[in-house]
Amino acid sequence: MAENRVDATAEGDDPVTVGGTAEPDPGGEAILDTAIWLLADGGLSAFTIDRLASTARVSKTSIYRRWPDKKAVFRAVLSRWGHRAEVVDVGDFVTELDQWYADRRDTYNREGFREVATSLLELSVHDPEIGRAMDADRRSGWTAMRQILHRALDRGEITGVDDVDHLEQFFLGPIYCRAVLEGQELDDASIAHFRRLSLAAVNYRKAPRA
Amino acid sequence: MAENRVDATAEGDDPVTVGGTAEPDPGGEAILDTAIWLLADGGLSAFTIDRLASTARVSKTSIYRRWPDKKAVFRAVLSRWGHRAEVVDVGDFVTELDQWYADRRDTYNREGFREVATSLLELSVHDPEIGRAMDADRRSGWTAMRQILHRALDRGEITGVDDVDHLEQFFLGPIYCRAVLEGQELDDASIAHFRRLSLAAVNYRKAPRA
DNA sequence: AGTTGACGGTACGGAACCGTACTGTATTCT
DNA sequence: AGAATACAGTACGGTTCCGTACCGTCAACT
Repeated sequence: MAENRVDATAEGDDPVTVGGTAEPDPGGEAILDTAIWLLADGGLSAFTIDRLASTARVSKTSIYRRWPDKKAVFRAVLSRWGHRAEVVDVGDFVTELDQWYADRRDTYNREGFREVATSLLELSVHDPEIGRAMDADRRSGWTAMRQILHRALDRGEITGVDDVDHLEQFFLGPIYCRAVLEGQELDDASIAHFRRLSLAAVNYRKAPRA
Repeated sequence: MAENRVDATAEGDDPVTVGGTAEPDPGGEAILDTAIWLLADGGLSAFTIDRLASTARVSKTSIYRRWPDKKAVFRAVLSRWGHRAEVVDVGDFVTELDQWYADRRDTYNREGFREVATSLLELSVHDPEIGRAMDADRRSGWTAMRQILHRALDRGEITGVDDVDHLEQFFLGPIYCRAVLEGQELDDASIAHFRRLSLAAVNYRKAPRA
């Protein structure tokens, strides 16, 4: 996956020497993509700076030039890997929910997602700094569902429980539990199961005016 | 937590020399408890055999006598840490569900649970052997909910979805997501939220004959 | 042309870690 | 009493890893 990205920008968009010098990468995104790949295949115990350098075909100097130490690399990996789903306001809870489900399905089915997710979670739980980075990322990214729920509550489409925290966990939990914790596939049939259950729980009623 | 266990059996139940020699521990349970504690505070990156030995006040010899290498220690930790909830058949789904909720609440609120859970999950995802050990443990332990669901389906108490896999994930997901993934507290109010939502989803009806 | 800056490659010091070997001691079994 | 076992303590070899330093090169900029 990392290589894809590198190769994608490697050819034909820059008047650069053909003989090996890399395309510009000021922020080190290619390195981070390689780091994500490395984390996906091997986990924390196999993740070393030396290996990252050689896998990314980069010298360790280039890594330590951008990030002061290993933990900083992890933080950068976390913020690059974080995915922010954007669900536009279409005026109807179920439509937005389905968009969110589709996004989650695609995300969780990405190759190596489970591996990277568990490694980064382990890091963030045990390291306060990385934990804060994780929180910030969650707040800015995973909150698509939170916005959907806020809108649905405002429209009066769902009733019974109005605590957004619990509602978010109620919708996210089952699919996360299946895909990440248990490592089972999350296909449309699974989504349909959880969708039916969750919608029944939440007393969905079409918005009065929409 | 580990010390508690050690201290609990340390005094007064064995005619043993008072001056330092340890109480019998043929299976190494005290070592494993220390390992769990070590994992809870520091995570994978801080877990070393040397530290385990010195923290457990045991020589490395005693560790390598029981387990061939570090991975074996992890597997032993996993199977000791695994908690099997037992929920007896009382003839009513909601009663059994509440027992299960209480057990989950107590388990997830144990000090260090989140830390150990994420570390062991990371290990099991990236190491096939530990992954199998985790699966076996899950199958034998976490399946209390699965049995509850089977009984409820047999009794005809819940309808709508009959896939036990999805149902189990549907009930477990929210509380796991809240307690382990997000690290928020799982008190009775939270349980009540999830309980209300999940029961509404599943069309609960008291058993015809019970 | 000369300077600057980013890079790759390599080597290094220092530390940590794993797994093993050895020694001496205390306890238990025969 | 004597043998066997389990243990603590220590030391060791070999490896790995982190973070830094140095050097030569190549491209870009002035």
